Amino acid sequence: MVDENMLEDIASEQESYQDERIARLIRLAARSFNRSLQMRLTTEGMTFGQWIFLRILWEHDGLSQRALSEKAHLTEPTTHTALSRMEDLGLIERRKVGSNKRRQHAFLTRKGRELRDRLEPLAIETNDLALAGLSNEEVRVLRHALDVVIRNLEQDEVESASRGVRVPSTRSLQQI
Amino acid sequence: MVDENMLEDIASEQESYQDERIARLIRLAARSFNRSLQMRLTTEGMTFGQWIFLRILWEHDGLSQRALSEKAHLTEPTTHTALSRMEDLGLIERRKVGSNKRRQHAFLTRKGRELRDRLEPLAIETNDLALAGLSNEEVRVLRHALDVVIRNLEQDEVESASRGVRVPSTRSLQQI
DNA sequence: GCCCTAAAGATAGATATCTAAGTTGTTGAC
DNA sequence: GTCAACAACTTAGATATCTATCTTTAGGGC
Repeated sequence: MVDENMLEDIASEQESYQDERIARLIRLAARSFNRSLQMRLTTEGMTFGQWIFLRILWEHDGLSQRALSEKAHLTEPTTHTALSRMEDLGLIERRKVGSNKRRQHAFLTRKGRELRDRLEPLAIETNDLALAGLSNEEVRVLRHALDVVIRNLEQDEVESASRGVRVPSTRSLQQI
Repeated sequence: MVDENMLEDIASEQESYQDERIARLIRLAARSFNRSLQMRLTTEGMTFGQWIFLRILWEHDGLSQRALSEKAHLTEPTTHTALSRMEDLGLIERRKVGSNKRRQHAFLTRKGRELRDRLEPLAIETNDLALAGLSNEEVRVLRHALDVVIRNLEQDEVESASRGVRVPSTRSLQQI
């Protein structure tokens, strides 16, 4: 029946990724990275969400939940749930430090610290694999372009927030 | 108290995005894109997940669920839930076409079709905004590099799947 | 010193995505 | 023609992320 075959043909069209808009390309690349790394992390019993914070804590042990959120570029509820799970699993401990009774700081346990040797190579492997076939110059431009894109979009977010309904910040008050 | 201040200093360190690994940069860029576009879609009452499929259907109305999954690079359960929701909202209709009683094809309703004029400019706006300040040559290299990265990682997935526990495909049988 | 606002965190509920496993329909080997 | 294997879809349940809202603590203006 002609109908069906036509519909199939459209679907199997070979498309060049390069014709896609940048947003889609970046989204695809991010998903591919996630899947590739997650596959590897899963074999070590680690989830992606926890990995994000482990990685930061390996470099900066003892950060507050807010500071971790900023470093990871994630919201606090996200950080909160991940840290709770990590505490349950014995990867970190949460403690208040000094006189400030609001801040919860996260400290790696021995177990959390020791995971580094097994997990970090997986990330490096994925990274190297992804860049195979690109010249140093191309990678340099890629980094630079991504950096610009991120800054542009963060700027957009800040401006929209100050204009918009949400986030009754000091900035929006100044505009009145 | 020295302890607390030290911890804060570490957190507020100004970091250059360019020092990050590519995987992180791409993930950040994708999240920024998503937030930026979602902000805009929300003002029109649209969600990101539905947008993905609407966009494809505007170009290729009547695709099957599987074909849509492939085009969107998403799994079938993801597609299924999005399409169900879209059907409830009256944006699409699902029908079986011809003699094949398994395939569900998705067809835009008038309502779904008419959204295009309002939504598409939002995506273009985000895209243009993100690329501000980059030269044509830089954008060209960005596209190319992303294309390579995606292909590399897809290749990795295929190989891992054929090696690994999951996906008992024909490929893995050939290797035995 | 008291009170209001802001900061830090916690909780609830929504969306987008995945893997695993079940159902139903199709097809090819014999 | 029957049956096993595969294809397309569905359902269930997990993870990662978000916005909105609430609680508790800290700090500043008076």
